[in-house]
Formats: sequence, C-alpha cells, structure tokens
Amino acid sequence: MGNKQQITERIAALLKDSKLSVTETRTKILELFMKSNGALEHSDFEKLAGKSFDRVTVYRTLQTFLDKGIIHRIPTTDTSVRYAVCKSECTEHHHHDHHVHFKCEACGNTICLDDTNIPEIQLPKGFAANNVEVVVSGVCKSCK
Amino acid sequence: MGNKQQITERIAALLKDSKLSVTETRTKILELFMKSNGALEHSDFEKLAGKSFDRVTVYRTLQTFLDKGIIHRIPTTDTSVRYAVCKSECTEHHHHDHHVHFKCEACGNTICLDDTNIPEIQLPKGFAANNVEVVVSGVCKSCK
DNA sequence: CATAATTTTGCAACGTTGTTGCAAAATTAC
DNA sequence: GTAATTTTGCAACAACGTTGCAAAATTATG
Repeated sequence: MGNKQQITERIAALLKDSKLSVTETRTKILELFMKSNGALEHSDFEKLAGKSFDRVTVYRTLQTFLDKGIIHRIPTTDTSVRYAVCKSECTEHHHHDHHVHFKCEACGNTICLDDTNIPEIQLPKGFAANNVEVVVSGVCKSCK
Repeated sequence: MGNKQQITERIAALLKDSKLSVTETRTKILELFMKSNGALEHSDFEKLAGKSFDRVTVYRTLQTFLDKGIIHRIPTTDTSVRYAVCKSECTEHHHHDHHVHFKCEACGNTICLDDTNIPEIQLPKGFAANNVEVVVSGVCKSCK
C-alpha cells in the first residue's frame, strides 16, 4: 500500500486527468472515498473530514465528480443519496455501472461487489435496456 | 372492468383487511395507485387528487400503507421516493419484492414488470441475501 | 340510531436537505 | 510574480419531511 504522499499524488493526477483544479476539498473527499470501501452519503463528508467543509462546497464537489464520471450514485429506497467511486471503465460520457451493490442490514454499509456479475434479464417485448442497477440487501461478510 | 362503485368497494375491503379505517384520503390515494400502472411519487398525490390533501396526511397515509404491506418503495438514484402497490403475496410482515422495476428515460415513468424474473445472483462467500432490487432503465414499450 | 371511544386529519411550527447569487480566496496560466 | 480563471464560503432562499395538538371523521357500543 502506498503511503499518504503517494495517495495524494494519485488523487492529484486523477483530478488533472479530469481537467479539474487540485484543491484541498476535492483531495480530502477523494481520500475519504479511497479509505472507505463502502458507499458514502453526503453527511459522511461533513463529519468524517478532519476539517469540516461548507455544505455547499460538498454538494458542488460531488456534483462535479458525478459529471466527470469519477463517482456514481447508488439507488436507495429512501431519500438518502449514496455515492461510490467508479471503476476505471467509467468515463465522462459513458457509465458502466453494471455491478452489484450490497447493502448490509446489520451494519448499514453499502458496498460495491465489483466482481459479481449481473445475469442477463429477459425483458418483455418492446422494452430496451440501457442500464441495470442491482441492490442486494442482507448480511455482509463482516457481520455474519 | 368494474365500475367506480365496485372499485370503491374493493378498496374498502382491502383497507378493512388491514384493519384500517375507510377514509376519503386513503380511498382516493388507493384509487390513484390503481388507475396508474406506474410508480407514483409523493407530489403526484397532492396534484392528481381532485381534492388536494394536506402534505402531512399524504406522508402519513403512505407510511401506513408501507407498514401494512399495501405498497412498497422503489429504489432511485436521487432523493425522490417512488411507491407502487404490492402484489398479493406481500404481507405486513414479509415482503416479496422480487420483481423488476423499469424506468423509462423518455417518459420518466417507472413501472413494475411483474412477470419478469430475476435470475439468481451468485454472491461472494460470506454474503447472505434477503432481498434483491432491480431497476432497469431504458426505453419502454410505449415510447419506442 | 345516538352516543362514546378511537382513529384520522389539518394546521402551525420546526428541522433537515439541497440550491442560487455573489464576493473573497485559492489555483492555474502566463 | 501577476493576471485570468476557478473554487470556496456565506447568506438567503426553496423544497422536503416531521411532530404535537386540537378538530373532525370513523368505528364501536349499548
């Protein structure tokens, strides 16, 4: 595992690739994503960050990352919005979110099961699929 | 198709089965569910109803229906909350939402594809699934 | 069917969440 | 290092959702 310095450099490179200025807020938020292996929601960023950022800045930063394809949203059945970092094959113009999200009913975490395949779903005639979102809920490995 | 009188009676019976008082609000909201073949969100109820109901009443009515297993929520990637009527096999204590939801990118509607099967998903070791939610987005039959 | 007990509704007030405009601060380009 | 650009934080606002309480409607009872 790289040390803190290396992570910061990787993040800076990622931001530059997306033609974004390298700022403290963006770096800190991306660090949080990389540290956590689960999905984060808005309130996490205001709490978890050592220094707390303005709400507005967090909203705008997440929106920017969404626009650039750096993160994606995970479906929920309530009003919360959860985010996770995208796999490398996601770009600004095309998303490949064809992986399974798992929500643990015990610890509340949502994680991406990147290596779990989504089987083909046979839709009725006349329906064309662009994207498939799967959220499995149950008990995760750690809580078992 | 039954006439209006018959629908009203069916709704009254459904409410009584769930040990709920038969009120104008609840009847009207269930009528809206039955007329629309898609998923509804909160704002629909305040707008669509001929007589408009108080926001609070709508929130509480939907929560009651959720508790009783009459409706269920459909996952979304934004802050909106969408509801659909449950199939008969849903009860107060156990839900069977194992059907596919389809969100049309053209008309914006979300519908339940009750007859579309969800294939078995092979989870990594240590994960136990309780419920699977699938939301497919694309273009629906009517918008094709 | 009239009255009592219970449930539901609407209002007011409040808290949370998300958005917009604008000036100050930080970052990048030169 | 300085100018141009981008990002941030503040203030104010709008939308969404919740809670307590009194009035109204529904259901239960004699």
